[in-house]
Amino acid sequence: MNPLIHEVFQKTRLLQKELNQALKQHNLFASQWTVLYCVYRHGELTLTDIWKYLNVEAPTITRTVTRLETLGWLRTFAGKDRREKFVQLTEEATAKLPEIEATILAFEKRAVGSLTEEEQNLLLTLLKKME
Amino acid sequence: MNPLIHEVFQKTRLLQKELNQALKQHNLFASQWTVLYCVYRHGELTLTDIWKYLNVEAPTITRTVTRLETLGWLRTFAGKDRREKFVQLTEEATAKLPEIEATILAFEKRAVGSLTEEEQNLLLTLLKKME
DNA sequence: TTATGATAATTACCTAAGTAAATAATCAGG
DNA sequence: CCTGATTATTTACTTAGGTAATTATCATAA
Repeated sequence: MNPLIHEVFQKTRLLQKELNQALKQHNLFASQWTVLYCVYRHGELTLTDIWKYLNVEAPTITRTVTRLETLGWLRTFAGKDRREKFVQLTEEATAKLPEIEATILAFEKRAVGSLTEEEQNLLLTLLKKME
Repeated sequence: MNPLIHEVFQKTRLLQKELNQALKQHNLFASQWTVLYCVYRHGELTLTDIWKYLNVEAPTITRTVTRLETLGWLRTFAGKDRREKFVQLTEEATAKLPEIEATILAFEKRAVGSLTEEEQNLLLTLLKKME
């Protein structure tokens, strides 16, 4: 396989694994946190809002939201258009999120820490250019 | 989430999806091809050889190899040390692989095509440096 | 007003990866 | 030569993603 593509896959697997490790103390998985953070930043959202924003398919979000609901992080309710399902954080989630965010920031700092600011920007640019 | 990490995840999801699409005509999934190619290049390998080389956990390879075996791409046999399981390509796989490799090369060329050779090298270097 | 087409979410089923624990074979020391 | 440790693989269970098809609701045109 092309070494570049191989490296992207490799790096992602490792990053995801490490992120899961870092989130273990909060009883969360990486993708669950991604959804939580999304709702945290944007307030009430529909499932469609979420999966379009995160660029994944709808069933993925149905699953993760259902799980987060049973775990007590999220609450859902129907909108005026009763096809859509809105999502909001529970009080417990709201209370816990800042601490989790700190964990994430520490992880991210470590993860990209071996690159200078300039290199990070360059890497981001190259990834985006590689469409 | 840090935009850089987010972009790596995003890009990988997309790449994997596209690679699966490209491999559909050969009735293969990306990870299956990765294992096949590994055996294609290195000849007979044990499961441990494969998962260490690909940097994934052992159960992942057990599963993929089992699947590829039932699909007729791979054959397995015990080594002298009867704990280890060796893997080799079947004749059908050997016959088909060159054509599949061509598909892959075309895909890869397209996937990294928006970057110059120099940018590709730079991107690879930066990814590897981001440990 | 109702039939039709579009949209939101879900369901069922698949690959892909992980962890933890179990099994089986081998190896090393006493 | 036996026992305990190590190694290779597997099993069971979980997250994370995908596609295809289904269900429920909505909007609109005849």
